[in-house]
Amino acid sequence: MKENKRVEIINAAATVFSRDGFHGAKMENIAKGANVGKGTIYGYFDSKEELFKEMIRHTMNEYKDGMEKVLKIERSIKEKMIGLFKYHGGFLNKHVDIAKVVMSEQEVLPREMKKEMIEDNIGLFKIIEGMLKEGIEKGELRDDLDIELASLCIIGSISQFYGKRIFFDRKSCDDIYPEPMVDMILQGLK
Amino acid sequence: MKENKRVEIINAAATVFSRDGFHGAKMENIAKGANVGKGTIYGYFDSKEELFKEMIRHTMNEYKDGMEKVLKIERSIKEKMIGLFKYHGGFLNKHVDIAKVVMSEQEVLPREMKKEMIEDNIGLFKIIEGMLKEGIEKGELRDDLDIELASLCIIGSISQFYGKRIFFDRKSCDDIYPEPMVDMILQGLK
Amino acid sequence: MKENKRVEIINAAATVFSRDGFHGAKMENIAKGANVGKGTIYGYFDSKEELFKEMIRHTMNEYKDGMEKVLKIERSIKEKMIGLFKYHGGFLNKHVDIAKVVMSEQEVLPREMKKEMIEDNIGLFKIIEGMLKEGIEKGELRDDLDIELASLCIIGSISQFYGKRIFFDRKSCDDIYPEPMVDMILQGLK
Amino acid sequence: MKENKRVEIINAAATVFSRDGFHGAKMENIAKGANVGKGTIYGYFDSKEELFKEMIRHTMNEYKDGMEKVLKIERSIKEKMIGLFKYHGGFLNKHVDIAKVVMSEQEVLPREMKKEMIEDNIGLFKIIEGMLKEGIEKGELRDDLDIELASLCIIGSISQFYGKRIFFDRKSCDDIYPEPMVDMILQGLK
DNA sequence: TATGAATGAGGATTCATTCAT
DNA sequence: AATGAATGAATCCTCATTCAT
Repeated sequence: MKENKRVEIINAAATVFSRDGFHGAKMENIAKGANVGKGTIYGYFDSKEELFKEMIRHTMNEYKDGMEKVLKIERSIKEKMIGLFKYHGGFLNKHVDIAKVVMSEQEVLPREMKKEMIEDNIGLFKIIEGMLKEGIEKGELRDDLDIELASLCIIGSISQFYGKRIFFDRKSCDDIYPEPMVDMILQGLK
Repeated sequence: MKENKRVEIINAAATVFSRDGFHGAKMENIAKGANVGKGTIYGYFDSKEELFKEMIRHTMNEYKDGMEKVLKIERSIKEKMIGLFKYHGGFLNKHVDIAKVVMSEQEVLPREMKKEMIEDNIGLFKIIEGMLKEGIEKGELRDDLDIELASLCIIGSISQFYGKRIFFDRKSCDDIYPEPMVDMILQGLK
Repeated sequence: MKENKRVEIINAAATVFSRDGFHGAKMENIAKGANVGKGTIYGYFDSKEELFKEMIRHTMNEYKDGMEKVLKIERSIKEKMIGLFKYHGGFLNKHVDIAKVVMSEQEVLPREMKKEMIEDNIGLFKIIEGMLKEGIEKGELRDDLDIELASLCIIGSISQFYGKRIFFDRKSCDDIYPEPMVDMILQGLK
Repeated sequence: MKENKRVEIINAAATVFSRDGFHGAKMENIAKGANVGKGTIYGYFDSKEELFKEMIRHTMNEYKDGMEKVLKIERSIKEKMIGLFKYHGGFLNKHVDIAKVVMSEQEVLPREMKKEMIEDNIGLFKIIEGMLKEGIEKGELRDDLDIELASLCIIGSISQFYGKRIFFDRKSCDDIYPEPMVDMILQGLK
């Protein structure tokens, strides 16, 4: 049991699950995508459901880890937000398929899977809230800012912005410039 | 064939589809929920897929129509935005189940269904863009505002805000006060 | 309950049953074909199966009655056989659809229906055997002729001959000349 | 996937299809008859329809191949015809069930299946016509014989003769003596 | 008497999972 | 460890039959 084969299965699973949905996805197709036999999958994962969960965890971890790295770099809050937008876009591009499931809380899943995912999602909130706190401390953001609301606004805007650009305008991730959106959020509509 | 039975089936479908997902939903359960026989559904809808599409259309129309009504009332832009947030929250509350599928582009569906849904979604964008234009004309919003970006920010913020409050904080729709969020969007983070 | 509506249902049934088979036939289509509501059929027939049986009886009676009439006319055995062939062809043409089921013992049916049909079929045998007996008495046929075998040969030949001409050569019933076939049977192959 | 299991499925299919008809046959029963799971059938055949077609093909090929072998043996035309009758009877006995469907053009089937079956049927005609031609060349049959008509007469007579003996008189295949029938066909009725 | 909306038993087919190789 | 043939539970959909109008 090489770890490497495990990852290949997870990647194939991501492609198939996001294309066909949980119930619509067939183990056979995942096996083909990973170049293994159907039975082999069961050497690494107990069931389809378990495989699905592992795929989500795997991808969300990748997302969070990357996001954290992006925010670690010393920069102004505006630069951080642009980095955050770009990272999100790049990730969306790389995992268009998974992202559709992972990025949203609206997905359609066995109830029990939900809780875990929501908790993971909180991880992302925490990261962004951290960034905002730092911004306030540095005086880059007004100090009466409601950090929770700001996080929600940022996450919502990112999702809609990149969702529209990639899925509707069909733009490549490299042709999307988030700076104006970031400016607008920072300045407000008035 | 009464129209009324058609609607009952759609409502039952909404509950079941959103709880179990498209593939996970069982026609039997939808039938039970609508208090009709399995076969009856097929007198009104050609297939599970068709029923799903009709449910989406039905709900999105209800959403758009209501939203339009809310924005028609003469008020300041801030009041309109609060109305819009509240309407969204109320709708989410009433149709928690459907909303999860309708409000998001992440659902898992036969490809062809997508286009139609995206186009419907644009309807909502247009409505909100209309509101923003009016706000600029009235001088309530700055005139260099990028209307498209602002719409995306508003829609994204609404989704995240009410999603968090309802699904995560488990608040009732009546206990959610969107005013601070609206203020923040209008003023910006700086 | 007019007798006339009963017959229309039987005729529609004949068309649909023979086109789609017993199990493949849908009561709905039979109703449409007879220009009545689905429920109406059950005013005349107890069940699909009963309707099928009645259709068979109806058609076989028509066949036998017509055949008897043809053979009653005073003529030579050869003329009678030609008449018999032509009548069969005409009937096949008029009821192509039913004939496929009625004329053959190979049809696929609930076992219990079989017996009755076989017995009806014997009716046809009896008629033809009667004709042959008469032919022997009149000296038109050799008196050591095995009447049963001859009947089988005649019935088999008719079926194959018209089946081939109508279904395979796609000839119209009026363009089929059975005289050579009759001659061949009478003279033998040697 | 052993070829042997394929054949067992075909045999079970033959039994069930001919007993219950195409639409009446249940895959479950075929599976039981072949001692396999329902799903297994679909590993070998795409659908019920495909299975049906394959069963027909399989059986018709067996029939034609056997018939050809019988006629290859050097003998008089009368002996050949007796052989042909006996072979037909033996086959009918062995495959009573399938034969009912295969031997007749009256079965109830998706239109497209028909063409192929008719074409296969022609194969049998060709074989018998070949036998007749040879008989004429050898002077065993009169040289003005219409080969097509004679073929039709022979095939029709065989079908009726064995059909009557086996299905109606309930005789075993070994107790049926076709010689008198052959003689009658050769000598004619007069 | 006629209708057709409603019903639900029934059956073809799919696919997660197992297990002999 | 890896495979994929075999399995049968599960589910969509059909259609004979009923019954309120």
